[in-house]
Amino acid sequence: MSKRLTIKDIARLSGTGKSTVSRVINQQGDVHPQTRQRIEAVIKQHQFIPSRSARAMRVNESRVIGVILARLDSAAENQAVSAMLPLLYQYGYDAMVLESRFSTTKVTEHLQVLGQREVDGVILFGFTGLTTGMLAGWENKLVLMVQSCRGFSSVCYDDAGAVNLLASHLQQLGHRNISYLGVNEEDKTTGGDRYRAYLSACQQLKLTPLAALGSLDYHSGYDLAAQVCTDETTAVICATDTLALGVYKYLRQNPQKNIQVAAIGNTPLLGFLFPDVVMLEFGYATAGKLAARQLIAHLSRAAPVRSFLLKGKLTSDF
Amino acid sequence: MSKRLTIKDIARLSGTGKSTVSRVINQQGDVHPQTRQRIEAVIKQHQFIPSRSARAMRVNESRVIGVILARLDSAAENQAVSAMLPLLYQYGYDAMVLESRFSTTKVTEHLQVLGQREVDGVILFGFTGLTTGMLAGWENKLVLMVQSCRGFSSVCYDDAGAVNLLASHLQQLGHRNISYLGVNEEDKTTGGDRYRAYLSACQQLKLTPLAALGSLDYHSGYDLAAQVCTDETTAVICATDTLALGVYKYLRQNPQKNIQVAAIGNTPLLGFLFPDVVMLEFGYATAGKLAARQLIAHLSRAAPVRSFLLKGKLTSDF
DNA sequence: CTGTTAGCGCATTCAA
DNA sequence: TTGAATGCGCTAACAG
Repeated sequence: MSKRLTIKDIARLSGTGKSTVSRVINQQGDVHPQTRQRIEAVIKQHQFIPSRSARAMRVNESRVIGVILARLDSAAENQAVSAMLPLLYQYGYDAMVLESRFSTTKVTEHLQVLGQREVDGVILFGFTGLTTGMLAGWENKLVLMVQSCRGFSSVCYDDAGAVNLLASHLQQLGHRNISYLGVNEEDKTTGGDRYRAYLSACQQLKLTPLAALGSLDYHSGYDLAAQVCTDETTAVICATDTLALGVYKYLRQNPQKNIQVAAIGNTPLLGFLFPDVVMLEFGYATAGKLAARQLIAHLSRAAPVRSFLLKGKLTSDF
Repeated sequence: MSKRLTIKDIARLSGTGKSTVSRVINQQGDVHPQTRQRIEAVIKQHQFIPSRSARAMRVNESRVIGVILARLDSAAENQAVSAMLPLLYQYGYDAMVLESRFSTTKVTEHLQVLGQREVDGVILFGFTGLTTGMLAGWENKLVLMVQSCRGFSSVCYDDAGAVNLLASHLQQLGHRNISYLGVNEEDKTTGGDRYRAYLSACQQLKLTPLAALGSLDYHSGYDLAAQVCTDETTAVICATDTLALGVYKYLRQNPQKNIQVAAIGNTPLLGFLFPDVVMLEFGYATAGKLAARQLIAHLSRAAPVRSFLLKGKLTSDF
């Protein structure tokens, strides 16, 4: 169990000085080709790996970016994360993943930990309750997802547009009694924004609204389904694919009701089990890549703060 | 944008020496209560946060543990991860998460990256194809999940026991024609082990086996369902909850068939949508915690290499 | 109990 | 083109 080698050892073994080795490793400055080769040979031979923490301390740059997601088991979020990881690796960053579970306290704690680790940047999946104050000090090295916030770059979803698109699509399909199953307005985006969009869509399309708001899980979808599946209802828009699953369960138990279900989200499972669903997805992978790209841009040269708004796309076959 | 403070600054500001500050921070050694208070006050006042990388370099311990999972979007895996993160935090570790996507090359790469980062330990979610060679050098600081391997601690699932339990349970329920829908034997545990367990269970219970093997996704479950849902079949065991979803889709399209579905897994969704399913779950959260605990034990004092075998538990209401 | 000192492994001047 | 010297922020001996 010998100690790990250091550039000093490499220098000794290749008969040069530490700084030359450092130059070779970081591919900078002019090094005589022959010297370089010699050093590279030694490095390869001993499988030398320079210490990150030493470098980090010296250069004040850890090449780590922190990712704070609300829930590891959210399909949307882990799709986004999966998409950005390779991009980060590619630029030499590694990701430190933390879970907030929608707790602002945890976000603050995690941000502190990340600060202590001197991470170069952070990608934070927002949720209602987060305030600007909690993000103080991270301007220009933090990209916010799902939420926007003054002074921070962000990647958001066009919630209103999505509901609109769904509503008018259903109308074109001939539906006139389109109800809505959503989430408490307490949740700003998924809850409030989408619900209001539904209401205004109804106004525009001259439909009488019928809505029920609950929580995010499918149990809520199931429980509230009856309220938005009346005898007149011909279609229901679900704020979330998860909610749609609840509705489908309800509809299976009430087979006499013939209702078109539409939902925002992209759980492939939903489309698999219930092929006649109308789904609208934002492309979480795209969102993840966008966020990563923007963060990297911020870190290399001070790129301007920007907000991206992802439009939804229908994935139905109609 | 002033520079970050260092313990030197804190020492100066509180009129003491660096080491005393260090002692206070690390709560070690004896420090005069008054001095301690003074220092703590200064620290709080300036929101001083000691640099991790400096400490890491000095102590040769990064307090980071790497987690290599196969897929971020696997319910089983991210449940396990979610469970171990808090435990790791609690012990002062942070997690660096990497995704292998079932590629052994990526595992090797990631392991190298983690080595460079001088992580203290690794939790690796195994898959078929991994060899001992790839793990060389990580003995005693790597816990393997799902797979076992000489010289490494591991947390595995009792695949054979699970299938057995399921089979005998179904038999007790009166089923005599129990078929099996599984995964290619190419996949050692989920594929081979479970399949063989089914075959031997049939032998023991004196049943005639009927099986079909495919891939892991629900499409495969759907495609193969017909083969294992004959007119005589009264129950089918699915190697995976995902496969069960495929079977249910098939059964919905063939309502005349009345077949009891049983599956290994714990996607709550399955039980929600199809309450009559018989599910057997291993407790992925438990597995995650177990792995984390074992790793931490290894890191603190050289705990012996151990293999944990998680028994499955029926979650049906029968 | 406390301050001083000496590195940890590396990148970066500065001379050579 | 190169090596020697310096210090990043911190902990651990050691000496007071």
